[in-house]
Amino acid sequence: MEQIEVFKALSNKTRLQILAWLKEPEKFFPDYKFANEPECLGVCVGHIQQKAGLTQSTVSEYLAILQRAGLVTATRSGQWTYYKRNEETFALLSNLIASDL
Amino acid sequence: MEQIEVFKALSNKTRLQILAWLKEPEKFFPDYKFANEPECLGVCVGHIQQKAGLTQSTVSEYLAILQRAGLVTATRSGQWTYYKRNEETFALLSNLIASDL
DNA sequence: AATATATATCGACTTTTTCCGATATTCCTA
DNA sequence: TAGGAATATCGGAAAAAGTCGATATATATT
Repeated sequence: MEQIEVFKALSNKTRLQILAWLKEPEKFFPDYKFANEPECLGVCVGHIQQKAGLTQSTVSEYLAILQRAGLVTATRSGQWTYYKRNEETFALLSNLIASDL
Repeated sequence: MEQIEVFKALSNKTRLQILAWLKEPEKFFPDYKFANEPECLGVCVGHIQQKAGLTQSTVSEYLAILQRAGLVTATRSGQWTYYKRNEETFALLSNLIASDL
């Protein structure tokens, strides 16, 4: 985990918002299915984009930033890319701040 | 605590370094005294600046950023301003990431 | 193969951040 | 009260990030 990359990724309102949405997809994405099923892949870019109200390119870029920071994972399935939170990184970050930072 | 302000403050190599130095002042600042005494005020700007190898103005500004984020506190005493970590904010941030983010 | 849909990447422009030198402020001491 | 030392603030140049529209790529459908 690249500390600084993670902090930079978290230094943006929209990206924080996206992470919050992805924490409770069934709450924030009406069309979201399979939230509680193991095969759940996440939320696709289009839905996130609509909710964010920014252009497709911007949201795609933001998701790439979050992914490079390890905060989300991406799964391509058909024409869609599904993003979901990577809770492991959040846990690592929390511990890092509590003890190493 | 302003989330984004904190994350922005942590998105810089030098500032992270300063926080690390302030965690163990007796280790990183040879001239540092009173480390384990209650009246310890912190480390003054000049020492931090020397170690950082950046200009006085830049380091002063960085310390102000850390202070506004609540990550350090400043105490003026005579012509010196002493900075030290505000562990409370680190703890809050760690918890926030663990549960709310 | 042609077209449509979802996403990613590119190029450009604007805003923010980084970092500097110069100057101002504050406080100490002669 | 004048000068010196420590720190803060200001103004600017360069680099990075934010954001867009246009285009490219990948996949699905006909």
